[in-house]
Amino acid sequence: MLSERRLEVLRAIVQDYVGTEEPVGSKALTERHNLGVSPATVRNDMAVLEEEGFIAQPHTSAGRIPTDKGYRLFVDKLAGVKPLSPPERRAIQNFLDGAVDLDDVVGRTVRLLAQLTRQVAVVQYPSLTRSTVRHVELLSLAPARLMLVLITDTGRVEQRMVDCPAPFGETSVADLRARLNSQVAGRRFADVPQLVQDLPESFDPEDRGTVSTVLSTLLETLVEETEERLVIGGTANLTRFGHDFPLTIRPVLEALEEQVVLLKLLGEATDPAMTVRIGHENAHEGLNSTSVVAVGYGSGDEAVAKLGVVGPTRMDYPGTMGAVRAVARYVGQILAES
Amino acid sequence: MLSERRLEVLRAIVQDYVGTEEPVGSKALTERHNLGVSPATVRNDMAVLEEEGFIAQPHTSAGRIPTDKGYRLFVDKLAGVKPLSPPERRAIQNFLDGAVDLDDVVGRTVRLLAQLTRQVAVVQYPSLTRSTVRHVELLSLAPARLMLVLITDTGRVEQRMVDCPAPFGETSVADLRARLNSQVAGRRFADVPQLVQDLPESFDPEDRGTVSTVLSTLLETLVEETEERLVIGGTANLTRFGHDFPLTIRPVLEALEEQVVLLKLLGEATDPAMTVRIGHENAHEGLNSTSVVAVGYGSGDEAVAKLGVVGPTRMDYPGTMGAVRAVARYVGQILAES
DNA sequence: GATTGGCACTCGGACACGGCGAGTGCCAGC
DNA sequence: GCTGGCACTCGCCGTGTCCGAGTGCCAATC
Repeated sequence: MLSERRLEVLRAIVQDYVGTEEPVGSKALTERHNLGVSPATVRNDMAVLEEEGFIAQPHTSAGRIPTDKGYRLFVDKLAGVKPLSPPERRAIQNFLDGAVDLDDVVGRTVRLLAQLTRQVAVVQYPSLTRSTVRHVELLSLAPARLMLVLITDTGRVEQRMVDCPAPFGETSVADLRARLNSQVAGRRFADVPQLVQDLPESFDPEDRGTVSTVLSTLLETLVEETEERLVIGGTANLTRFGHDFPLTIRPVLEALEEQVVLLKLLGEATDPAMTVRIGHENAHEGLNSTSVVAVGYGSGDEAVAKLGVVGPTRMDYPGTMGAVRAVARYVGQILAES
Repeated sequence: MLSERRLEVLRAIVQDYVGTEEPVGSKALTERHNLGVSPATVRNDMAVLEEEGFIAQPHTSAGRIPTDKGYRLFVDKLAGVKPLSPPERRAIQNFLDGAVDLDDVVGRTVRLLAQLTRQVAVVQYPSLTRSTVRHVELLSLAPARLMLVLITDTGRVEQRMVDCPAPFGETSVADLRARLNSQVAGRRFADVPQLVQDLPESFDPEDRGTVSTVLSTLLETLVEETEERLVIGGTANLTRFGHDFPLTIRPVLEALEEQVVLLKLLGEATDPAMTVRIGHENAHEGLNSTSVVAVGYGSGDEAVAKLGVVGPTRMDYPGTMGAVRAVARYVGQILAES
């Protein structure tokens, strides 16, 4: 096990490197932190830390920089979550309070998070499966054409066209709408499949085909759109990445454009408190030099979706984690109110 | 006026520079294009072109590169719109045909355009004011709470919560819904304000307040969301911008994150055929080294929104214009079918 | 008069050299 | 176990040099 002081040295290295973006040497370390020991001692400690794989030298005769493993230890053991300052909190609240609908909430959140952390922000729309149904609406657009609209308790709305196998009268539409709502309104999306499975049988034979079509469209919507939508912002912050730009930034931008990748990324963030994935811990190789800080948010006690930021492994973890957590909480409140 | 050959020299310079991304000299020009004259003559022509402001030298003793004015002349007089190859056309059609709803159409379009042009693509959602109303739905969520849903002929759906000043009975809701639809269904959004203005008077006094509230929410939605939504993709292509990255790419990314800027950008594209804005012709200074190629698209003969790409001034104009035009046409078709 | 070949000149980019200094590892002494 | 000292390494930066692409100008040619 590493001694207390060695951990302290690692913490100092991480902090300095995050601040200066330059490899940090033993002398500079002792000057900027009062470790109570001489550079020579620090050098010995550094040699051990390097041996253990927590830090590395870019080249001989250069200072040390933390490795992914070093950051991991830092995040797990050495750093807390830095709470935001009261003005920051007020700013968040003010900024989010002005939102008029769900799109607006999500849009504002992503901008806020990007600004606060100066990194790339990712916000997932509230998931359908973990939401509850507020209302199902069925509109007859043409004799054999319906529109299905789903409204969730988080304010999310999904719509789908349904082409019916047979004309479907206005009264049948009203009937189906009423029965559907009495079955599923107020229930969780995840429970919907069971709740509606017996519905077709209670209709006239001639209408059963259409009812089944509507139901399968409904279920399809739940599956397809389950986790699908997310929004990203603050990509301009990528330009602060490093000096060696093009090579670093390219794969990151590409990864961020792939919704699938992002969804997987957030999907991997399973820790209910907060998940931090550092460098190579991310499966996608374009993101091997980035870290992801993500957390779930929700209107109640349960998470309905996730949000987070993507930034260089060399990031201010305590500050970023604080901002992400705070934003998630406020968004949860806003959703609960609406 | 410039002689025929000088125009030819300019065209050659633009083509070579776009291809190689390097200043082009007189000797290389004569080697790659059979202009039928010697380098010396080309040099004279270049001197004239520079005099007139169509080309410039980055430094003395370097080759020439086109100026914004040079590109302008190239686009206006020297270049056509390059039609896409049949395989490309087929690819577009296949790719867009799989779309299930409007979000999907727009999402696919933006990816397609980015891929095809290898630049940043911007697609605006069909505007409300230029669409027609397919249906207005009114749902009673609570005694004094309604949800208003607007559906357009382009498949776009907008929803808003309405808090009523007084409880509003189910029959009143049905009544208002029916009257609203008979008034506005099938009409253009732009005409809605007039069409509904007398509506409150035909209701019981006790309901008038609510009716007015609903109507004002409706009108508000039209105004607020009019042109608002757009989607952007292919930012990873920015990395192909130039060697001097950080400085160039930063302001562009920042500009692209501002919806307002983008909307203004597309708003300036007024030419019904196709608008090309080159370098400093763009008002936003972050985009001074980019060109924007934009065109309207629509389900019928009239444009309901715009789409386009943003790329370096040094872009393949004929190819880009061809791709943008082709995509706009196909999207128009898709919208007309749905 | 336009075009051409020739020529001197300019200047940026690539490369080699050398000094500087930060940082290291090791060791002997406390 | 900590410390100061010391020799060593090596990347960075500034300088100097060379090379060549490209230019402008001019006199000769068609």
